[in-house]
Amino acid sequence: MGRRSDHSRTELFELILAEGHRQMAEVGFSRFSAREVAKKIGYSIGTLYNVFGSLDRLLAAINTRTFGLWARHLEARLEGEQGDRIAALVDGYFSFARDNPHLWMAIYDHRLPPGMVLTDDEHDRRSVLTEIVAREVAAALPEPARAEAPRLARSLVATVHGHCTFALNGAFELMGEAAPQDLALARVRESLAAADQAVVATALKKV
Amino acid sequence: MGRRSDHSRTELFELILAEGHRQMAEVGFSRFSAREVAKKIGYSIGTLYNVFGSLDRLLAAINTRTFGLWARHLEARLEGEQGDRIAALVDGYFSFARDNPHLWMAIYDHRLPPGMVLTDDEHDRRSVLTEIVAREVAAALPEPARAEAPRLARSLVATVHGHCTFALNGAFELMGEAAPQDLALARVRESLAAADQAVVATALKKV
DNA sequence: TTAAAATAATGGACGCTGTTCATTTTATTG
DNA sequence: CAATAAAATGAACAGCGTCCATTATTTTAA
Repeated sequence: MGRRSDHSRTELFELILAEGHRQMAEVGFSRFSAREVAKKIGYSIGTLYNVFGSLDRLLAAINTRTFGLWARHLEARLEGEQGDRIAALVDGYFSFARDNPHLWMAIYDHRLPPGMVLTDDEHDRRSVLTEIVAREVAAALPEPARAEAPRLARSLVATVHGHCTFALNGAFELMGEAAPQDLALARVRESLAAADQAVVATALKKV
Repeated sequence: MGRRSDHSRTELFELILAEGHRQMAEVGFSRFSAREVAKKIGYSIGTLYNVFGSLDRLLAAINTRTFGLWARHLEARLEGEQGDRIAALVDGYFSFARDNPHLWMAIYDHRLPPGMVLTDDEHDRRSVLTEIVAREVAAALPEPARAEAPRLARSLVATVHGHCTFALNGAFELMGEAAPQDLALARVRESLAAADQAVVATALKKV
């Protein structure tokens, strides 16, 4: 088994991924170039394809990495937060997107070509984020409503995502909205309060 | 003033825009090609640039047109709806996106290059959609809360947008969610109910 | 030690993209 | 019937993703 380079296959994978991630953060999805990545790490474009197979697989790997950073960012933001963990969650969501706009947008800019699927490993690593939210939503809910937590969590992620999208793409600014994150948090609180209310109402009916 | 073609400048503008819109609907943002548009209408690529100046301006015009269709779709969906106009609104939002996924996604896929701004006319035509929502939200709110209608409307659009995005890009499916539109409607209802509650609470305090 | 096999890396070729602009074609005007 | 002004062209350029025959290198087997 011959090899020529200073880098093992695994090292090369990491080298490309790291540089790709760096460039995605810098220039964004629409200006991302696999050739440029190859140039920067001193390998030919062919090597990139030997290692990743296709541009789509490299992009998917870059986005999976972003998901990982995002999840860690959330956990860090939550750590030690004794008071308002829901507000911390929303803030963690927004602040990551604000601090890494290109990386964050690339997650939604890249769409897998028909037929291509993520590996189980990638899928698992991406779902951590949702799991964090589901955990916190469950904790914020009264015991009898906990069964609904995963579904409500999905919905609240979508809610915050919508607000975050409009905040970053300028839509809110165009509409004259100055505090998108406050709006998002207000919506989330309302939904959690509604879940509370529903539990109270059910309890009263039983009496 | 010499001219060579069968089409006036205005006709040509419309011809390109119509074919561009048709192709966007067919192949989507990532596979859209100005050259292909030119070929289809039997003009050279140069003519396209003479008329629109840049690809970005053509894309902006295509998306503005989509906004118009979307607003008309909403109004049609609302017309004659006596009962649940909020549900009709959410359904109109979702159904347009479902029926025209490429056109709908292109609105958010295309980002104006730094420095480029929409014309006032384009801006006006795009804002009709939000105005419809603001109108309906105002109508659904009790009189004392109407002042908050525009801001709440923006927020509810973002909420529904987030759910619609995840519905179309497969994120909800991946999370095991089968009824995204129901989730969106539930969130919207909760926010409207919360606004109701707030009014009642304020009234009670006064007594 | 040397030849064969296996792997790694290359980069030219292909067909596509957006963009520019000197050139050509045409219609209108004087 | 020129002269002029506008319209339309398409070659040229630089870039892109993708493919894959070729080359370089290392390992293995004889």
